[in-house]
Amino acid sequence: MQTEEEILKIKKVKNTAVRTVVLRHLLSLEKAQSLKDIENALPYMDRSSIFRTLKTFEENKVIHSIEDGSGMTKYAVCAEGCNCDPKDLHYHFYCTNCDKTFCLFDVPIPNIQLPKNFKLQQANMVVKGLCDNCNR
Amino acid sequence: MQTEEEILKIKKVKNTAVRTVVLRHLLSLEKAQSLKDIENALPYMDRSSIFRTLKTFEENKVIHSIEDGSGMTKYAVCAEGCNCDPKDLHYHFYCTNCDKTFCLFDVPIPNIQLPKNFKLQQANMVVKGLCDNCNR
DNA sequence: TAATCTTTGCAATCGAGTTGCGGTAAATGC
DNA sequence: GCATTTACCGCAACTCGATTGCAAAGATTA
Ligand SMILES: [Mn+2]
Ligand SMILES: [Mn+2]
Ligand SMILES: [Zn+2]
Ligand SMILES: [Zn+2]
Repeated sequence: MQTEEEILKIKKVKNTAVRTVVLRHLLSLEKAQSLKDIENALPYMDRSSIFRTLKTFEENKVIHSIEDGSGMTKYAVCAEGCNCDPKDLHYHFYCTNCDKTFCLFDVPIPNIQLPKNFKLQQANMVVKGLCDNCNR
Repeated sequence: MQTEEEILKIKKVKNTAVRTVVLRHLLSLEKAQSLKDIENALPYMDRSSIFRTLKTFEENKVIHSIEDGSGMTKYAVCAEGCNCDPKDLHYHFYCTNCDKTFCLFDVPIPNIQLPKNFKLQQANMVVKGLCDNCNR
């Protein structure tokens, strides 16, 4: 597992106090987080600073965003070597019971045969249902 | 192609003036529409009436909603026989250039092998890129 | 050091979505 | 038919996640 500093260096994002704290926080969690989640977890940090940090991270492929339909965009740290290309696509799982969102890095995404002349750039694939913890 | 009246009858939604107009409008278009899109197209109709109509339609499986990441939920008429079950799942294509969203009814969705004990209920699968018209 | 560029904190704003409420229309009961 | 109940509609106000303007603080460069 890479450290915050290593990741920021690789992705050429300048290391600041806010960025280190936000990235460390994201790395410490296994679930995708919303801006509100992060705000709540780091109450001494300013919302707009976190917001701009997330934007910077996303632009520089440090994290990727997920629209899980909960009304809040969620963010998760990109896997090592991820470049946010179609090849890095993976499903996300949104638990309708506990409202948590997971990156399913291990579930393969099949080739999608688009209609003629359509060009694939990215995707937002969210599978919804019950997570293992809620499915009892 | 079924008429508005037929669809509403099948789905057991009472036929009113607002509902007929909104559904007819959706049927006349090949792309998914946002509330704002519909508002703009039908300026004499009230936003909240359209909104509540869309909610009623969605609850009764007349339409389904799509989170395409554009910031606005889009809505498309369900295919004949659709019950909004996992079996009715299909990809959606969002064009990052012209901001249009398509239902890809003809592209098969493969089986998704979820992690142990995860239960599939629904999905929001949005593929993004350039549509045939914008990919030149 | 002085000038310049970047990041941060705070407050204000935006905008899609949602709701309360009173009026109108449709359905129900007699 | 007429009274009562229920559903729907239009309008305005509100919610809340996201975004921005601006000035202060910090970092970088000359
Ligand atoms: Mn992910
Ligand atoms: Mn669709
Ligand atoms: Zn869960
Ligand atoms: Zn297009």
